[in-house]
Amino acid sequence: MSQRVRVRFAPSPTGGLHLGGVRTVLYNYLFARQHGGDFVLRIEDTDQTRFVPGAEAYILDCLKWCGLEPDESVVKPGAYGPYRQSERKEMYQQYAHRLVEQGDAYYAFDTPAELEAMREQYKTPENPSPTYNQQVRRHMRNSLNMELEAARELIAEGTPYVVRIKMPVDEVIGFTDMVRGEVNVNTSQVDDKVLLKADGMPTYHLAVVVDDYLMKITHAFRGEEWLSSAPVHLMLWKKLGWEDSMPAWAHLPLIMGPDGAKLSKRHGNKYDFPIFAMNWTDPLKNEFTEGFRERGFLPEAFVNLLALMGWNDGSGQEIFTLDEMVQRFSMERVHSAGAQFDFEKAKWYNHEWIKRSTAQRLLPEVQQVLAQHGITDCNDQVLLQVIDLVKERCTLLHDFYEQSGFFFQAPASIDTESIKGKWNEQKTLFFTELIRNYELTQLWQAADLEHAFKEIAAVNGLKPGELMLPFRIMLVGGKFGPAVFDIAAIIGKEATIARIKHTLSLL
RNA sequence: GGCUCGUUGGUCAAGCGGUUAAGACGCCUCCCUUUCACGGAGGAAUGACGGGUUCGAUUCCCGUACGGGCUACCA
Repeated sequence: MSQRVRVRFAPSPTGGLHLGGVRTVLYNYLFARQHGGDFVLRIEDTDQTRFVPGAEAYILDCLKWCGLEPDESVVKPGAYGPYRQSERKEMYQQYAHRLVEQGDAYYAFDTPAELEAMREQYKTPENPSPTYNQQVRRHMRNSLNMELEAARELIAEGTPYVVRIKMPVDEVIGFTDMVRGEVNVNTSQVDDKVLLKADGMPTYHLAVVVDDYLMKITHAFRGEEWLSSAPVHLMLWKKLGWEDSMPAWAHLPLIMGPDGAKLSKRHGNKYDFPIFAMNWTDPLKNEFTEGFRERGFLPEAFVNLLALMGWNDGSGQEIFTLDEMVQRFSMERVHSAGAQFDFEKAKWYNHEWIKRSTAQRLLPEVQQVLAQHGITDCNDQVLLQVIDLVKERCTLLHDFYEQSGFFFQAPASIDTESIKGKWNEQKTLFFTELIRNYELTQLWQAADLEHAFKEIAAVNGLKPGELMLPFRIMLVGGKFGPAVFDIAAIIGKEATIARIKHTLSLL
């Protein structure tokens, strides 16, 4: 009996979507596509105090930009909705109470102050962060230490309460992780996590189990930061009697910053490179964070480089299209060790993708970059030619401005310093003559322009070599760009001559 | 501190008991190029440490060290 593969990405809408999140989405997506399954997006918004307006829509937009759109989500409901946990609130409660009935969970009435006091009381140098565990629970205000009826009475009176899982004493609970193999933990090491909060909302622990069950999730991928709470989830699957439908777990290695620490959405501006997929402005803190898209990355490159952080197909190939990745991806080849993010390598991926992309593919992005600099009226056919001429020199999309702006606009500044030193009257004469020649040129083509250029140089006893750089600087403003006669050919007679004259006037 | 995961060049990494320990990024040198790139050829640079197991360990096991994660009525 093989059931339909269903995977899910379950972000909390509390801020930007960072590298690690996108990679988790990607692995989910690749796995689902590869197995002809479903990829669902579930919004984990059970913490109402952390709700950030716009974050949900932002996440959806990021997935769209990356080309990793879910099969089921809040905007594309399937048969397992709702897809927002806050709208599933009631579903969780019955399971929490059922666990209490069974004796696998209990009501706890401890106030935040009391919990704080408990932590103070048990805190020692050897145990700096005490938990609500098997020893401690015997001394707290909970239904374990009173008659269940008394507890029900308190609840009836309106006393705030939470439901906590009652972790069994000294049992070994384990599972086979798809990336890590056997993982076993003694239940005595695990504390009694809150399942249902005082506001009636479930915590992640309860919600993830209930929803994965109800949504028929078969494979659960998440970051390694969840590994230590896996025993709680396992216990829940077991106590709820759903063990047979428990998904296969895969705890993915973390992506870390150059400092070796886990990337956090709280540190969106910690490094000198973006960590979010797209620009994000926190409406509450009014805090802006740059994204990869706006930094000038192609989504193909972004997704490609993320896939290779923790996975490779063993062949040495590093550039993959999404389709290729769907073909080649396998969980067996996912690493267990975390990886430090290297922005230099990320840029290399983008450069590779720009070089390999057709001008047609690049056209919209390049148009946008140029438009940002006020260049809006360029002919598509010309621009396509230009893109092919300069794309190998563009690492980020913004480089297209510097590398191709001069095709459409006279350079704002001319690097005369680089030619002044070796300038002389002879060269002025040469360019004056070149202007005269070009003015009479009918067929404005690169090869002809070059031929005439060299001929005039020879007649004047000058080496073309000492003339080419000045000519280039006249046309583009600096020492860069594609073959100089190709540039002249594209910008046309009028602009070529005007730029020569302009620079001559500066010397 | 406890629990847990991890450890091959600066970074990403291949390898799955016998190899001159791949490849890529970055760095350096040279070639190509009368610019900048692209491309090409080289170079420096690696299995944390200590014990086992074995004829033989980067590879298997155990310790130690180091690093990450978790340790909330956050996810």
